[in-house]
Amino acid sequence: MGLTKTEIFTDEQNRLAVMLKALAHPARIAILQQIINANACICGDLSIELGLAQATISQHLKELKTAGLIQGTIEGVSVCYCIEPKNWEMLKQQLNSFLNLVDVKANCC
Amino acid sequence: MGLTKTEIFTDEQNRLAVMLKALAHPARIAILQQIINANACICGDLSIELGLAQATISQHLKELKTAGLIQGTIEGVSVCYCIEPKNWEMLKQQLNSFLNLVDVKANCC
DNA sequence: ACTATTAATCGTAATATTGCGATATAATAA
DNA sequence: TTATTATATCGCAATATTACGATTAATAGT
Repeated sequence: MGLTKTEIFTDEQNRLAVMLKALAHPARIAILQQIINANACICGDLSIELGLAQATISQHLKELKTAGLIQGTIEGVSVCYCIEPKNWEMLKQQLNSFLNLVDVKANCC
Repeated sequence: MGLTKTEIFTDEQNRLAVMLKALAHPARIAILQQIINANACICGDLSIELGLAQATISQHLKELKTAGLIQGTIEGVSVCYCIEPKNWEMLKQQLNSFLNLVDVKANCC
């Protein structure tokens, strides 16, 4: 096979998985941290600062954008990327309610 | 290529990415939810409840275990899986401090 | 010892991801 | 118009992931 059976899971499970997948790469975590610190939100700058080829960074940015975690604004020749606040907040909430399901003291085994 | 360049990222970025990768699949999210609700922490039960083959569930459980998110205790013929509280708490903290970096009102573009 | 029962592992096919060089596209500047 | 600059996309090779049937291993019950 090699294809996730999304149809047997709930929309919420699938949505959360998509967001987490976008986060689940050190390069994309690093990109987001850079964007948040606002030292660099331009593809070329990120490429230099992280030490990955421009094409690679562009691809990671696309994935983050597709997942809805960032948005891009055209600024002349370059594009300024920043966090998409609504979805970021949504992810935060969904993740929190998921992670807080665990009752640390009551473990089954 | 096809190989993540882990050496150019920090240990923290890599560790977080590994944990998130383990979470980033609807089947594994579903498995964790089932384990947390304690209706089923046995591989066979999960297989029936989720509608995935036993081999598939076992593989997902292994990934969750390797990432440190769950632990397994042998109980006769079967194995009882439950959340690994320490790492779960660690993930919660690391994710929180990462997600809270964003200042919603101050966006760069 | 024999037989269920349960889980792990092996092997395999289909597909996805990662990274990069090369090229294409789009917008400003001269 | 022609360069220049910045980003996106294409095409590729190497590797990883996903799912499952079949097999193996380990324990429990008879």
